Amino acid sequence: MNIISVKDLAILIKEERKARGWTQLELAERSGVSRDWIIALEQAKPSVELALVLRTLKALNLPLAINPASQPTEGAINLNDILNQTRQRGHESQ
Amino acid sequence: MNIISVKDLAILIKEERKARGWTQLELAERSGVSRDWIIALEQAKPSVELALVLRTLKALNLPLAINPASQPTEGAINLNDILNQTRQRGHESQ
DNA sequence: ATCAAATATTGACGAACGACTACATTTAGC
DNA sequence: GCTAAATGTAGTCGTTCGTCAATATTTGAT
Repeated sequence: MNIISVKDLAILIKEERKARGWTQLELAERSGVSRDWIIALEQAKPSVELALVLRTLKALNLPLAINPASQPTEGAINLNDILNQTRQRGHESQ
Repeated sequence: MNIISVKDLAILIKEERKARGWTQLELAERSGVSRDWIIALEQAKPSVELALVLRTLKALNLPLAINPASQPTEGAINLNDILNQTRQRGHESQ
């Protein structure tokens, strides 16, 4: 599942917690955070600390992954990168 | 790539930013955060706000994903879940 | 080596965090 | 319905966030 908003994350975590039959308190203790914080997270509070989120995902055995979009076939030429780099400041024209 | 620590995330973001030839200021503006915050993120500060992280990933076109470990074949019986639910409190044997 | 850009550090400040306590509300079994 | 557990809300408190401004320090091209 792709996580584009905090709400996505919140829903996923809540579902996984329930799937395991855990209460919020149980998840909180397993994650090493307060029950308040779990509530905030499941309510999609945008400002939750990243490290605590990672701890919670770990407690739930939910692996977080990122696929670097530009995985450009080892050694391939990436036109975008080159353009960006020359554009960056007036290396040539301008 | 799997993200298990804030440091993983920090490294990935820094690399992607450089791959695009962006400065910290450039990434900050595109993400709608301060340059200070980008610095903190790239230095793996554990307490960065989740929402800002998501914004930054979006600016970099880095999609975040989670695969619910237990993807139990639609309709299948998950013994672990059942056990957890009965264990949860003394429904039967205490 | 020089010079400018990029990156990092520091201090100040208002705002908000996360933990805790206590209380209210909702949910689920009997 | 009744009851207890689970979930949510409100208030307080110490701490730290994220932003800004100013100042090092590092990096990279010439």
